[in-house]
Amino acid sequence: MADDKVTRRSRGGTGRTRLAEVARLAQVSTATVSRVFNEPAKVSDSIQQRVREAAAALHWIPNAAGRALASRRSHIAGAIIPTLDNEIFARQISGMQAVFAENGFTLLLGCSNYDPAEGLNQVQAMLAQGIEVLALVGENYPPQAFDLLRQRGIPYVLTYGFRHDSPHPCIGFDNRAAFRQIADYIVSLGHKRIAAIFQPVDANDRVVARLEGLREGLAAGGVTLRATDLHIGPSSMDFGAESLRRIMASKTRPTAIICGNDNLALGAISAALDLGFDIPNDLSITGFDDLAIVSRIAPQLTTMRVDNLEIGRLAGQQLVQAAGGGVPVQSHELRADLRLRATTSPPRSAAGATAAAGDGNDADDHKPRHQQPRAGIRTQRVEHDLQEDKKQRRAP
Amino acid sequence: MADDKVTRRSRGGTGRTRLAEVARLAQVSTATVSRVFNEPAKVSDSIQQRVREAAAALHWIPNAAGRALASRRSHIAGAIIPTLDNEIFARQISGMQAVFAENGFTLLLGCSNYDPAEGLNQVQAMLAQGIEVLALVGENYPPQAFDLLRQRGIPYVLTYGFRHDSPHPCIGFDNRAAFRQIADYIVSLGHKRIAAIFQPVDANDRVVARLEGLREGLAAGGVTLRATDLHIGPSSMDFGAESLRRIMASKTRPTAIICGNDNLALGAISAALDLGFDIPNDLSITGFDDLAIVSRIAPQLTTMRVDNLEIGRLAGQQLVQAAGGGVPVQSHELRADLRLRATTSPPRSAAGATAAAGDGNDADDHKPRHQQPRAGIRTQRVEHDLQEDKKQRRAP
DNA sequence: ATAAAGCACGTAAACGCTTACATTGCAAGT
DNA sequence: ACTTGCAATGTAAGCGTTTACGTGCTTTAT
Repeated sequence: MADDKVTRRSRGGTGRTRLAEVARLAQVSTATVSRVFNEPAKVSDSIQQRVREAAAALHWIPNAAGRALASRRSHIAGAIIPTLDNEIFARQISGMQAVFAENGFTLLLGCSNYDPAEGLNQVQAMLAQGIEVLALVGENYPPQAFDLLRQRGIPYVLTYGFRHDSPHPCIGFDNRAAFRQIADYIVSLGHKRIAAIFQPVDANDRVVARLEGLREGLAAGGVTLRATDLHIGPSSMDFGAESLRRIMASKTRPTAIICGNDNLALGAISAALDLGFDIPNDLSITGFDDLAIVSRIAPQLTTMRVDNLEIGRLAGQQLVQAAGGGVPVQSHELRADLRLRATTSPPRSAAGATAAAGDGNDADDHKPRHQQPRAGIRTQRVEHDLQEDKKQRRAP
Repeated sequence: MADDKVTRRSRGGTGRTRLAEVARLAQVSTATVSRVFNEPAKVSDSIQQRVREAAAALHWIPNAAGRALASRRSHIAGAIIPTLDNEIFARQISGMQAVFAENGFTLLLGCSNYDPAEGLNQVQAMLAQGIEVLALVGENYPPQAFDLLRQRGIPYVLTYGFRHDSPHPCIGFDNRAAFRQIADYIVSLGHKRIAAIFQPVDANDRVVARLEGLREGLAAGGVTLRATDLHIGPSSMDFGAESLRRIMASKTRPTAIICGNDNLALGAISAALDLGFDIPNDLSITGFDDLAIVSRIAPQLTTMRVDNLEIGRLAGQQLVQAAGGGVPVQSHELRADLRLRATTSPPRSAAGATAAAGDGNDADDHKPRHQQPRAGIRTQRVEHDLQEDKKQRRAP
C-alpha cells in the first residue's frame, strides 16, 4: 500500500489525435514522426511512407501550441493596421497574407483604429501569442511598441511611408517627394493660386511630410500656400466637399486644389460639380492613393498611385526572411506614380500656353521628370488596371 | 561517478522572462501567479499586489503557447474570407476583429481567393493553430471543411448570406428575398423590358439565390427575363460596362438593368453615360451592396444596403459566446435595405404614371413594403452616412 | 470543545511536441 | 579483425503554463 502512493493524474487532454498515436500506429518513436514532417531528409523512405500513412489515417493535425512550445517557433506573423475600412491598408494586408501563407506563416491581424495606445495593446497581445515577426502598417505607433519589439528581438517593419532618416526599417514611398512632385506638376501647368485640403497632421509624420513636399514644390515655383487656403480636417468626402465650398466662396479663388488623398479629392470634385464649376477648366484637382474608383468615374481623377499590394508583398518577404535566417529587415523605397487624368489642366488664363513655359517662374527645373500635360488630356484614353479584370473576380 | 549519470540537458529557453521568475521574485508558487491573472478571486489582495508588481517589474508577458497547451484554450479566433480587396468583406472583418479584441481573442486571418481548395487549406492551418472558433466569410467553402470543424467541435458560422434551410449557422441576409424586392420595385415602376448583369453563378449558392429572387419578382409582375438579356461574367466594372454596351446595342432595348452588385452597376452606368444615355430617364440601373462610393457619385446609385459591419459584429459575438459557454451559434437574418437614389425612375413611356398602378400587373401585392418612388427622385436630398464622418477618420 | 468545512496557498503532473544525446547497425578505413 | 565513422532511429528531457490534489490554518456548526 505504502508504495502505491502515486495517484494517476489525468487532465483528459484535448481529445484530438496526437503525434504519439501516429507513432504507435506506424510503430516508430515520436521523434521519428516529428522528423518526417520537419526534417524529412533524415528519415528513410520506407519509414516516411509508413508514418505519413498513419498520420493520414488518423487525420492527425499537429498541435501548434505544443510545437511552438517545444521548438520556440510559432510560425505566426503579426500585422497591425489602423483600419481595414481603407482600400490601401486592406491591399497591403492582402499582399502580405499571400506571402505569409506561401511560407507557412499564419497571419495574426490587429486594428488600432488610429489609436496609438490601442496599437500598443495589440503589440503586446501579439507578443504574447508569440509572433515571430511584425508588420506595422500605416503610421503612428507609440515608441514603446518599438522598445518591446527590439527588446525581444522581433523583426519588424513599418509600411506605407518611407523616410531615409527613419530609425526603423520601412517599406513604402517618400511622402515628401511624392507631394513635391504633385506640386511641381501643378506649378508647371501655370497655376498661380493654389489651395490645399488635407487630413489632420497632428502626430502624423507622413502628413507633415506631405505638406512639406507640397510647400517646397510650390515655393520652387514661386507660389505660396496661404494659411487661409489650407484646409485641414477629417479625411472624409464630406470634409472635402465642405472645404471646397468654403474655398470657392472666397473672393480670390484658386485655380487648383491639391488634396491630401483621394477621399478628400472625391468630395471636392463632387462639390465643385454641384456648384457648376467645370473641372478641370475652372479648377484643377489632384488626389493621392489612386483608389480603384477614381479612374472609373467622370472626370477621372489625376492622382498618385502607390502599389500597396507590392508594399505588402515586400514587407511579407522581408519579414519571412528575417524570421528564417536572422537577416535584418531591409528598407525599400517604392515609386509613387503620378497618374495624369482628367481633373487637371492649365488654368483658363494660361489656356493656350504650352505648359507654362517662361512666365518668370523657374519651375522648369523640376519638370523634366514629369510627362507633360496635353491639351486633350480630358478625352485621352486612360489606362486601365488590366490586372484587375484578369483575375476573374467572383462576386459577393 | 556511477550515480552521476544524469546529464543536465539544457535547451536554452526563449530568453523571455517566465512565470516562474515572477513567482520567485514575488516569493510565491507558480500556481499562485497563474491564479492572480486567471482567477484573481482565489488570491488574497496582499499577495495579488506583490505578484502584479513583480510581473510588471520583470515586464512579464505570458507565453501563449504554454498557456494554450496547459489550458487547452488558445484564445485565437479564425476568419477566412474570399478576399480583402472587397469593401464588404473587409468591413465584416473589421466588425469581427473589434468584438474579438474586446473579448480577449486575437484574430487569425486567412484568404481563400475564392478558391475552395485554398479555403480548406486555410481551415486546416487554423485548426493546427488551435483556433477556438471560426468565421467563414462569404460563400463556398468545401463540405470537407465543415466536417473537420464538426469533428473537432469547433463552433463556426457562415456570414454574408443567410438561408433558412442552411445546414450551417449563418449570419447575413436572404439573397433571394433581397433580389425579389429589387425586382418588385423595378416592376412597380412600370418597366416591362428588363435586363440583368450578374457575376458567375457556378458553385455559388448565393448568386443562384439572387437570380431566383429576381426571376420570381419579375414573373410576379408579368415580366420574363429572356436568356439574351442575362449577362453573366466577372464581377468587374469592365464587364459591367461591356455588358451594357452589348445590351444597348440590341434592337429591343430594355428600360431597366438589374445588376448583381455595385461593381457591375458602376461599370454599366459609366458605359451608359458614355453612350449618351440619360440615367434614369432612358435607363434605370440598380446595384447591390451600397459601396461607400455609390452614393457620392452622380448619378447616385439605387442599390441595396447590407450592414456588413453589423454582420461581422454579430458573428464575433456569437462565436465568443459559443467559445465560452458552449452555447450553440445562432443564425441571424439581417435586413437588406433598398436605397432609392437617382438611377431609377419609371420608364419614359410611363412618365406621368403614378408608379405604375393598375396596368394589369399584380405586382401591387409586393409593393407595400417599399417606399414609393417620387418623380423628383433625381434631385432629392439623399441621405448621407453621417457615421462615416463622425468617427473622425485620420488619413493615410 | 470538537469535527466539519472553508480558505489560501503550495506541489508537481500533465499539455503535445521538438531535439540533444544515446544507441544500434553497418560500411569503410587501417 | 578491429576500430572509426556515419546514418537511421530511439529515449527522454524539457518548452512555460495550468490545475488536480495536498496541506496547514482559520471559521462555523454541533
